[in-house]
Amino acid sequence: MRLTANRIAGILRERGHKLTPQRHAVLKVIASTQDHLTPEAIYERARVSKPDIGLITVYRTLNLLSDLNLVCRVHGSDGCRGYMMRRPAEHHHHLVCSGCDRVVDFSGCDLGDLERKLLEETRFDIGGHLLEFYGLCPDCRKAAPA
Amino acid sequence: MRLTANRIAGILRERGHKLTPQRHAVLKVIASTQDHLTPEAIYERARVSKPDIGLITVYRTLNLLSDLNLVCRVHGSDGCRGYMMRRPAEHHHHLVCSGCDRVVDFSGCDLGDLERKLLEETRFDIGGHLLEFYGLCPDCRKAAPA
DNA sequence: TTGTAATTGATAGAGATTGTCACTTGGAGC
DNA sequence: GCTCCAAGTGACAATCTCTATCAATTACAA
Repeated sequence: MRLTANRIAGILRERGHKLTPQRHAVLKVIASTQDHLTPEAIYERARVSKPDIGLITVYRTLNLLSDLNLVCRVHGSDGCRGYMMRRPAEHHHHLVCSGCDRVVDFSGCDLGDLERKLLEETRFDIGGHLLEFYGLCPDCRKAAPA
Repeated sequence: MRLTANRIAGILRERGHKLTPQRHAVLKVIASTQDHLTPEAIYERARVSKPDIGLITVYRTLNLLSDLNLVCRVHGSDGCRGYMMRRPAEHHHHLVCSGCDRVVDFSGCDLGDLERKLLEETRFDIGGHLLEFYGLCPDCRKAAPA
């Protein structure tokens, strides 16, 4: 189940944040796509419904949503400019195509055993993990058999 | 087992790259610490033994080492400015302390099953993965019981 | 020792993100 | 509804990280 723009808006209000038209435009963009978008791309799309929104406001809104844990980043295998994505409500991970940057979400990583082993060996208090797979999607495999 | 500066230097030569004093200074820095360092931090340390080295050369050397798979990046849980660290020869992952940024390497992730499942479901040709755990190291747990 | 292709550093600059600050506005309280 | 003010906004400049260019230098094979 994915979060709707209105649901996110409600969470913002609950936490004492104002719901401005700019923020709503960003929420609509994020909630209406399965894709992972750069801040720049979100900006472009948000301008369709709110032409006078500023790029800086998009950044601020994304930071806010990130603080509230309502969006997450995709880490590329090379450099990783923080690409933003909408996030399903539950714990999940990404499968990123190295060819076209398409991202598929998946859940059901079973790292409990490994986490327990690490706790034993290192005495770290483990709070979370980042897991991303890289590969070629079927389309890119066909396109580049080399 | 970790790679020494001289071992890495040998690999560079084998691959047809010149071993300049600048590169050696960078190698010494990377090989002499367990920490993961930013390019900026590596630059500062390299200047101790090679005061006229340029930051740009540090970047170039890091890119070269990265291409040769001799260093790897640590992805932070917040933003991930490409932190570099020296890398053990074998496949491994990081356990990063959110308090002091200390990094512990570990190996033995068992993701083969998950990889097979993903291949079946998505038909991606999976080439690799990124796995990092976040938590508090024993020292930071003591320091901040909150 | 020599020749040359690889490497270097200075400079400028690109691209992403943030700081500043005066102006605007959502929405709580009346 | 109306007022008020802290939160939010946009323009601009600045910053931070990293890269392109290019002339000068240098490692190292012959």
